[in-house]
Parts: sequence; C-alpha cells; structure tokens
Amino acid sequence: MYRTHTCGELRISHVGEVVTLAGWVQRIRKMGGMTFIDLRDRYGITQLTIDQGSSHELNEIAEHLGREFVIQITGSVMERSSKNNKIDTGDIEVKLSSINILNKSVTPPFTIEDESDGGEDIRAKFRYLDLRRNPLKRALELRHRMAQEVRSFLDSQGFMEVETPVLIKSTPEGARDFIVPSRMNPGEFYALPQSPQTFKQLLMVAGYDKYFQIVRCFRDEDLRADRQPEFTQIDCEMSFVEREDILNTFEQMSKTLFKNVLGVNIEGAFPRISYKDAIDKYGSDKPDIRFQMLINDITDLVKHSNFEVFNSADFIGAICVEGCAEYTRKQLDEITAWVKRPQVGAKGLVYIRFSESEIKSSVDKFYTPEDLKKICERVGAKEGDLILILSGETKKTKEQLGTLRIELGNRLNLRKSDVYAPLWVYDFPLLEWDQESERFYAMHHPFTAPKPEDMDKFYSSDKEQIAQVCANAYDFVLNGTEIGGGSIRIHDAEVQKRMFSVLGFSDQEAEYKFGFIINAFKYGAPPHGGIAFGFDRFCALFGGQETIRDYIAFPKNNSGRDIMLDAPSYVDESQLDELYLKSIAKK
RNA sequence: GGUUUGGUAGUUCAGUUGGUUAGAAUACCUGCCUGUCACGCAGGGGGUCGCGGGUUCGAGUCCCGUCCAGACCGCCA
Repeated sequence: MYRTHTCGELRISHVGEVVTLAGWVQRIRKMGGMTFIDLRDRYGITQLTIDQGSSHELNEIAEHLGREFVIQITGSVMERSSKNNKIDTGDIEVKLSSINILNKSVTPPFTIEDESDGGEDIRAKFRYLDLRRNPLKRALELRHRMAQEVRSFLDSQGFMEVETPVLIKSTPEGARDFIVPSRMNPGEFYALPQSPQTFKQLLMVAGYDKYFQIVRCFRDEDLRADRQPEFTQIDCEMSFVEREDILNTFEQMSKTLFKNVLGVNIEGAFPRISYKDAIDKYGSDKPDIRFQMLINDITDLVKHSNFEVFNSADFIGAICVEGCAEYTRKQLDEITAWVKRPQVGAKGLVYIRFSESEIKSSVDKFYTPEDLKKICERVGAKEGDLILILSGETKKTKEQLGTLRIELGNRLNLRKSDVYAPLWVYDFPLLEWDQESERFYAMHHPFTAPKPEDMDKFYSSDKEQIAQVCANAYDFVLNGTEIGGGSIRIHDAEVQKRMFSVLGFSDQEAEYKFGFIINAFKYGAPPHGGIAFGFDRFCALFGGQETIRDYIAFPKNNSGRDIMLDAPSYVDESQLDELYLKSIAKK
C-alpha cells in the first residue's frame, strides 16, 4: 500500500496515528536543527517535520531532496505548536520516521504555485507541470463537476447518451473540415465532425426521441481565446417538441448547473430577445445584459443640420455612458482612436457632455443646445452622463456601437464575472446572402426549419422574400458569450430539398452530399429539434474566465499547435505513400 | 490573410538621446539558523539581449527582413 491517507485529509482527530503519505515535495524549509517539508498531492498539502531527534539516515535523505521529488513517507501525526489556518491540514504535521524517494525530479522551469512565475509559453510546453497548480486543477475539477451534473440532469429527464462516429463525410457547408485520408480507399477522405448534427437527426428518425452526447467536435478555423480547433459540445436532440419544449428543458438544465455547481439561484424565466431587438439595442446577437447602455436611434433628430457626416449616414446611433461627463479631452481622444482602429472600423466619434452647468459637444457648430437636449432626452441621459455617437451604414454602425458598449462595460467594470445574466435570443434570419459567391448561406445550418408562417416566402422565387425568412432557431447567451444554439429542424424531405435548392445546390449535388438524410426523411421522420452547448465556454464562464484554455487539459495554442507535443508535424514519406499523398511530401 | 503588443539570466521583467564590465526579483548551488509555512541571514554560479542583415567609431537600444508567442479583425453553417 503506497499510502494510508491523502495530503489533504489529516486533521486534529488523527493525532497519534501512524500514517503513510505519498506525494510531491512542494517546498523544503531548513531551519538548522529542524526541517519542514510541504508534501503535495491532488488533495492538499501536509507539513512534514524532521528534527535533531530524528535518525541520522533521515536527515541525510532530507538533505538531498529537491522540489517536485516524489516521496513516500511514514510518520506520526502531531498537533502543531504553531498552527497555519491558511491550509486545511494546518492544525497538524507528520513527524517522520522514514522517507522513501519514489522518483527524483529535475528543477522545474517555473514554480508550481498558485501564482506561478512562468509565462504562457513555458507553461504550455510543460503542461503536465502546469496542471499540478491549483488554478488549473480547480478548472478541471469544475469541468468534471459540470459534466457530471449535465449527465445526471439529462439522464433524469430520460435522455440517452449515444456515441456517434468521428470519421465521417465532409460536408462543404459551414466551417472548414479537418480531413483524413483513407488508406483503403485511395484518393478518398473522411472528415472529422464539426458537430454530430446529421447523426443526431438520424437518431430521431430511428426513434431515440431524447438524445444527448458530450462530444468532441472539430473545426479547421483560426483560433481565439474562446475557440479551439477541437472542442466539446453538449449535443442534444428531441422529437415531438416545439421550440418552447426545448427552451424549457435546457433552461432547467442551466438552472440546475448554476445551482449545483455554483450555488447560484437564477430566479424566474430567462429573458428572451429577438435577433432584431438584440441588434437594435445591443449591436450584437449575443448581448451582454449585465449592464444597460443601450443603443438609441437618433437618426431623425440630427439629420436636419448641415453636418455632412450625419447627413450622409444611413443610421446615427447613441449610447449613454453614465457618470462620465467629466471625461477629459484626452480620454475622449483615446476612445475615438479606439473606435477608429481597423478592428472596429468607425470613421469618427461624436460626444456630448451633459454636465451640471452645460451641454457641450464636439458638434456645437452644427447643433443648438435645444437639439442636443433632445438627444439627451432620447437616450435617457441625466446630468453627469456622457453620450457617444457613431454614424454610417446601419448594421455596421450598430455593431460598432455594440463593440464600443462592451469596451466601455469593461473599462467601467460593469462586466463582473460573478454576475450571471443568461438569456435566449430567437428568430434569427434563416439565410444570409453572400455577395462574393452570389448565393445564400444558411445562417445556422441547412437543417434548420423556417418558421411555419414564413413558408410562403421560403418557396417564393423572389430573393428579397427569401432573405426575409425567419428561422425557428435560438441561441443561449451568457454574459455576452454565445454558449449554445439550436433550432427546430426540417423533418420533411421536400422542405429539405427546397432548402438545398435555395442554397444553390443542384438535385444531383444535394443527392451526393446529403442524400442519406433526405432519404431518411422519407421513412417517417418525426418532428424534432435540438440544441448544442459549447461545453468549454460554459465551463470557462462558470469559472469566471474569458479564455477556455485553462478548462481543457491539453489545449492548442493560437496557431493550432500543441506546443507540448510539437504537433502537427511532418510524417515519413512511407506514410504518405500508403495514403497516396506522396506528391505533397516535404523536406 | 490583416491590425497590434511582446521576445534580455532557469523564470518574470527593468534597461534613459545609441556609449565603461547588461541589472533586479525569483529560482538554483554553498554556508549559518529548532517552529517555519512566500522563513530569515551571508555568499556564489548563471546571458548567442529570438534569428539574419544594415546604419554607425560604437547597437540590447535605430532601420529592413524573418521566426516565435499573446490579443483582436477576417474566418468560425
């Protein structure tokens, strides 16, 4: 037996017991005649002591211990004369009778402490050492807890977990696929799933009316702090349901997670907002509703003057920044420069300071105090508030205001990570027109059902009409992050065919790429719908972080590389040859 | 593909208008220390200033190129 207890287990009640522990040496403090060793494992830290009364042999071994050595010790539990209330085991210590070095360690490249001295890069390279640190351990524990709660909740609701294949067929719609060459089928390729979308729908056809899976998905697109090429979804599908059934079920699931994992009670139903309202008021389809600062349309109020910038704009919008009328010229210039960066892309920024004594703006030349007053009223400004105005093309300007709103929310600390504001966004457009390829793309995916009331438009030959079709789709948004998305699906073979035709596929193309699902729909497909949650993001937000990397045991870096493995890598020519890929062999 | 920030000791960073032997903290090593828990004290070792080129009497510092890392935009049905 390697150990009788863990390093986080011993308490004052164990005093007098002889115990055996195993773990890593966190730190050694030599006091001359006395030595303290902090022994660490997954569960905590226990202090070990050696003094002059201990054997010469013990002192000799302790002399050569280093950080991160793996040792096994035996000793008796003693009450400490000076207690440490910072750790759970702080009332006791173990007076050693023997030490067994199980394995030595070279000096680690960074300190294994809560606040490590290591930077991102070095910690990524030695991920297995980074994972010894408490912050990462807690993140993975949270993830484990979340997964357990999800499984337990969905199981209690009658959902059944079914595994779907990882080697599947490439579908050209949506994100770029990772592809895998097939040795047994020369020149042909599998793709890794971007989501198990078609499989879960086929499971509905098969009659498994409540399915879920915590499943790895793959997308060959550029990374972000909250985007990895392989990521995990909580993928769900239900039959014989309407939107309402799905929203209710997964609102319950979210509330259960909040309660059981965080101890947070979310009262009442989650707010719901239409896509259109989200764009109009928040300039985003994933609004952060932890703070106000809504976008106001002031186009009609400012179009009359000879201020050419506004006159030539399709849309002029304003946000009211509470209590910031005293911003200096320097601060305003800085914000102006910020919105003019290419990432935001605004041409300029107009401000109005609504201070006690006066209303002052950067466009005083063009507008009377009465004009400005009207704007202040429109945006609901009080004395002491600052109003910021952007103008230009309608959708772009709203999005820019949305970006600015989030930035100001960050700067003014209105986006507190321990405040949770979940909501549903619904009624997305079904399709987006792409100028370049001159065709429609599905905004969600091509299996999303149009809303029943828009069926006529969906079958219209007029592009304008088709563009207005609403999807029976919905997103779950938490604190300005899209966590989940889903829809009621098409379950009728004819409607599905129409969808592919609208997307510009010929019958033959549709048959080649998606024939299996159109066929399946001919054999009694039930009405169905579902949702998928980004599990990594869900965990990160529950942990109060923006980046998902710490919630994935072995993540990839910004360039899609695994720094630790140094993957991807070149392979032997013989491997390529087997796959009929020799022509691309390199170096 | 683009914008932007950074790359100096094992690690995290400082390094002035371009000027003597490139510093600090921490980690590491040695010695002292019987109640520490970020122990303390004294001493020591440790540098291809990412890489290549250029300007200059002289480059960590300026210029060009390149590589790597982070954030963002495009992209992500």
